[in-house]
Amino acid sequence: MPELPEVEVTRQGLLDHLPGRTVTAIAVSGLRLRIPMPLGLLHEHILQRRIQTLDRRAKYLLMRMDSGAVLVIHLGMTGKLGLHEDGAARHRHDHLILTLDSGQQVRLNDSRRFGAVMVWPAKAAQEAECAFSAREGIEPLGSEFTARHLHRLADRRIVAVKSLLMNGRLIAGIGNIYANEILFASRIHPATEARRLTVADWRRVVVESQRILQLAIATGGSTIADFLGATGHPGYFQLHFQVYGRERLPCPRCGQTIVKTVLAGRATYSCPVCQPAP
DNA sequence: CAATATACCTGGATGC
DNA sequence: TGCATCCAGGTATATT
Repeated sequence: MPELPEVEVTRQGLLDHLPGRTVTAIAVSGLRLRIPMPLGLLHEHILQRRIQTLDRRAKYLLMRMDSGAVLVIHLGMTGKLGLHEDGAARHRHDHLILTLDSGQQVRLNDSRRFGAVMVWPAKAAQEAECAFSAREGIEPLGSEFTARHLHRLADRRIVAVKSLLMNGRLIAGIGNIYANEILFASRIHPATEARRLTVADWRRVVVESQRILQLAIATGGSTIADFLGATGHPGYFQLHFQVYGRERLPCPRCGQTIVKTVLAGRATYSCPVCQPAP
C-alpha cells in the first residue's frame, strides 16, 4: 500500500508507543525480503537497545536507537508495520517481530516481500544516512519542493511528467496512486513531457501535491485509533480517490468518463476533458 | 547518460 | 469447484 502518506501515518501512529521502549527480543521469519534480513546486525545493534524516536525519509522509516544505531525499514508494496500485544497470534508473512519492554510487539508483515530491513551501526550511521539520503529525491512536503526547482529538474528531460513525479531519485514518496491524483487535480495530462510544463504548471503541481499528501496523512491519522486493532493496520483506505481505480466512471469535476491507459508500465487514469492530451 | 524493460514475490479478482 | 491468467500502491538492476 504504502506511498508517502501511508508511511507517515505509520510513523505517527507508532510514535506514541515506541520512544523510550527497549527491544527485548527479536524474531524473524527466515525468509528473504528484497535484501536478506541482517540478523547479526539486528542482534548486535538493536536487541536490548532503547528506541529514541522514529523518523521518515522518502518511503523509509528510520528507527533511531539511543546508541546512535538506526533500524531502517521499507514497506515495499505490501508491507505493514503494526503494533500488537505480546501474546497475540503470529500471522503469516510476519517477517520481523520486535518485542518491547511495554509488553507489545512491532511486527513487519509483508506478503510480497518487496520490503527491506537494514541496520546502520552507530559508528557508521552518519555516513550511511548521508549516502542514503543523497540517493533519495526531494521531500514533497519540504522546503525544496518548489515550482522553480521542479521546472529546473524537468528541463531537458524527455520523460512523461507522471514518470518524473514517480522517480524516487528526483522526488521522494510519490507513487502511482498519488501521481495520478496530483496530475488530475493539477489538470495536467500524465503523458505530457515534463520539459513542456511551465512554471505556472509546476506551481499547480506543488500546491496540489502538498494539499493531497497532507489531506491523505490527516485522513489516515484521524483513524489512528485503529492502529492498535486486531489487524494492526493503520488507517489506510480512508481517502477517496478522484481518478485512481475509477476507469469508466464519471469524472468528479466534469462528468466525462475517466479513461485508463498504461504509461511506463503503470496503470494511469485521467479525464480527457480536464486533462487534455498534449 | 537517461529512459525503459525486467525481476523480485504473493494473493485477490476475473474468466473459462 | 478448480485452474489459469492477469494485475497490484516499489525499487534495483539490466538493457536499449
